[in-house]
Parts: sequence; C-alpha cells; structure tokens
Amino acid sequence: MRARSTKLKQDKKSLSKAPAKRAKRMPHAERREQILTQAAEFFSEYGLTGQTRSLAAACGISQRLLYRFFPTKAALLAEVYARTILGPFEGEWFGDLTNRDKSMETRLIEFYSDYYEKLLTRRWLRLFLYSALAEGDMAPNYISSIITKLLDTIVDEAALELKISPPENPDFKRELGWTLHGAISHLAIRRHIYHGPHKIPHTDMIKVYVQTFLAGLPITTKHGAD
Amino acid sequence: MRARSTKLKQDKKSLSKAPAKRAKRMPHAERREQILTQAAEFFSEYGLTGQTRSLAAACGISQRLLYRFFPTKAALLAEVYARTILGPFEGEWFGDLTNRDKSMETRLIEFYSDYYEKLLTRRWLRLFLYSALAEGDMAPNYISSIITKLLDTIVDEAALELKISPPENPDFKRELGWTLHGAISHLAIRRHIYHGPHKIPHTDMIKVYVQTFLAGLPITTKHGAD
DNA sequence: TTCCTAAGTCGTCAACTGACGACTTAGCAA
DNA sequence: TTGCTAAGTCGTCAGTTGACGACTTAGGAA
Repeated sequence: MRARSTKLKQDKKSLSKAPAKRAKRMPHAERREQILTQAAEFFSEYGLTGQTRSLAAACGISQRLLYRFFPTKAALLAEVYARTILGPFEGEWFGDLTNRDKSMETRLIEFYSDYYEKLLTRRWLRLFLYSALAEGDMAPNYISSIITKLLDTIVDEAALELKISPPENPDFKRELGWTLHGAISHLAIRRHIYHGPHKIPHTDMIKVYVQTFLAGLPITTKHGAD
Repeated sequence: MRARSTKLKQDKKSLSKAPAKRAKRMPHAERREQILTQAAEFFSEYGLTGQTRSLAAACGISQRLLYRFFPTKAALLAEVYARTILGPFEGEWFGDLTNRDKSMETRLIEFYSDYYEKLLTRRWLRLFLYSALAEGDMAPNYISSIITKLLDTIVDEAALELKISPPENPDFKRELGWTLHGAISHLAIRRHIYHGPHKIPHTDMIKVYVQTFLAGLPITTKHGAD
C-alpha cells in the first residue's frame, strides 16, 4: 500500500542494466526548468503525495539535487501549481468572445474548442482535481474571478444576440453560464479522468453543447425574475 | 509534508485530556460496521492514502484492531468502495423515469433532485474522484453500464415526448444524454469539491438544466445522421 | 464466583520518506 | 596544465507507515 509512484524507482538493485550513472551537468536555470516540467507531469499522474525520490528518478537526477532548487516539497508543489494551473489563465485569452463580426454560436464553438484543447488537458485536470481535493484551495480566488468574468461575458453576449435581457440576479446569470461551461468541463473530466469513450470527436460535442445552451437560454432566463 | 490526516491523532502526547482509554467492547459485526462507516467518511476526506493509525483514532480504537477485520488496508478500501460508491447503484432506482403519466420535464426534475441529494454528496464525490484519479478504476464497468442505460432511457423518453426520433448512432445518443447528466454532475462537483457558492438552490438549477436539455434536443438530435 | 473466549491493546519490525551535511567531479578560465 | 566553482551524489537522520506476534481484559456462561 505504498504510493504508486514507487514503482518508478527502476526496481532498485535488480538488474544492473541501469547503473544510475551521474546526470549530465546542466546550467542551473535549465535544470530547474526541466524539474518543473517533469514535476507537473509526475504529480499530475501520481498525486501530490508522490515521492520526491521517484520524481528525482524520473528526472534522471539524485533526490538530493531537488533540494538545491526548492527548499521543501511544498515549495516545489506551489511552483508547479502556479505554472501549470494558474499560468494558462494569464492574458486576454477570451477577448474574442465579444467579436460581434461572428455569430455567437461560432464564437462559442471556437472559444471552447480552444479552451478544451489548451486547458482541459489530462495533466491540467488531474493536477487541478488533486489540488481541489487536498483542499489546499491554493488559489481559488484567482481562477474563480476569471471564470466569473467569462460566464458573465458568455451570458451577456448570448442574450444580446438572442435579443433577450440577461437575468437581473448576477448569481443566477452565472449559473446559466455554467450550463455550458459545466457541460464542457464535465466532458473533459469524463474523457481524461474517468477514461470514458472518445468515439464522438470533442469538437462535435462542443457544438452540441453550444447549441443546447443557446436554445435553452430564452427559456431559462425567465427564472431570474422569480 | 505528511499526510494531512495526521493531525487527527490528538496531538500525540500533548495534554493528557484524552488518556486514550480502552474502547468499549462491541460485537464483531457491529464494530466492523462502525469501522466501515468511519472509513468511508475518513478516506473521502483525507484520500486513499490516509493513514490507518488516523482512521483507528477516528474510530476510537487501536490501529491493531483494524487488522482483526481486514487483512490489509487495500481490502478495507475495497469494501468501503463497494459499499459507498457501488452500493447506491443497486436496484431499480430510476424506473420512474418511464412513468408516462407525468411530463418528461417533471420526471427529470424529480429524478435528478433525488439523484443529486442521494448520490452526488460530498462523501460520494470525493471518494469517487480519489478512486478515479488513483486509476484503480475499481469498477468502472459496473457503474458505466448503469449510467449508459440511464442515458439511453433519458434520451429515448425525451425524444418520444418531443415527437422526434433519437439519433441512430448509440454513442452519439448517449453523448446527448450527457448534456444533461454532465451538467448536473458538474454542478455537484463545483459545489462539493470546488466549494463554489450555493446561492441558487440546486433544485432551481436542476430545473434550468432539464429545460435546457429539452429545448436543445430537437436541434442537436439532427447531427446524428451526419 | 470462576473461568473461558473473544474483544481489544502494546510494542515492534522493516520499509518508506522528507530533508540535509559532507563529499565528489565536470568543465571552464587563466 | 592547474585550480576554482558550481553541478551533482552519498549516506544518514528522524519521523512515518502498514503489518503483526504476544499479551491483557471485559463480561457472559456454568
């Protein structure tokens, strides 16, 4: 019942095929970069409780060397989280949603196809879920504020095109946005975490979700006034 | 960077308030029951890597006693999983979805309100996600076959009422069902795992999701023939 | 009351694990 | 070639863990 990552440690002293030769020298910054990349992959697979020795083995370096770059495992995890989870949220990556030269359906399909492929990857999702479950809640505010803005944008733009007025209640308005955002997020969870089937291309499904959202909005918007 | 469950161990030898007195005697079956109940709660909070010593402390018994009931921690986990995750799927708990005396909207709202409250709890979701991430994939087939049947039922019944024919492609048909099922599952994940706001009652949101699903189905069904 | 049995605990083993002091060595500059 | 410095490793410590042999004791039956 040891952590599963243990099995990476090349069977310990078994066959001498891999004599664990000395790692090639590398500049500080470069090695640090390599460790962070490997760590993102490693912890997303084995969870935040993955062992530093296994991570070091995956990097092809000694465990001790990790501590030349990060004072503690927690510090390493924090940086992995900041880069892998928070990093992709930087910048104006959904400004195109307000480009009214295109139909809202087109805008949503293009945006979410990109979002699905760039952000809702196996690596991102697993790391995010491990962090959420650990309840460290490392930076829920940062992400949630961006998602909130995204949801507001989606509902406002869709309502505009549909010539309806969005719900007064901002909480309810955001929940309407989650109708679309949640369905697509769950598609990614199903496929990347639950290992569900990929028989229908995700782009087709995104189109379905977008059309469903737009078809439902005129009906569901009315509840807001209750 | 120890497992968080450690903090349950009543501060070790600190204040002598709790001298760790002997547990009260209890019949074998009853104690076993108590352990399993506590274990479900415990592992759902602290993850499958939670320590047996902490679990024992939460049960008010010695760690050794756990091994009078389960040969290994893995065996205990397997039984917890079978009861907590698989157990709720037994029986004909969604037969009412085909009761055509009620409108499909009513049937879906009633079913998913029940489903959300009974199954999509914090405990169930956390345990399920921890298991899915661990990739033990303890029994994905059993659950997925039931969900598949549920999805088929939903789309067929909705199509019947809407006087449209469901998609030919069974994979696509199920994906249409996921439009609804996924949105509601994700609502539960958001609220129970991501600690999202609960300002709008979940019953209101289920109504929104159901109406959105029914409004979108006539449009999205057409893609199946492509 | 006596005694027997099952409920329950103590203490310990061996492997695991984060962390780090002390040491070795590659590769460049003079 | 020499020698300095930063890259890299060894070995170990202390606290954790799953697991279990040996022991203690509650409480009902005779």
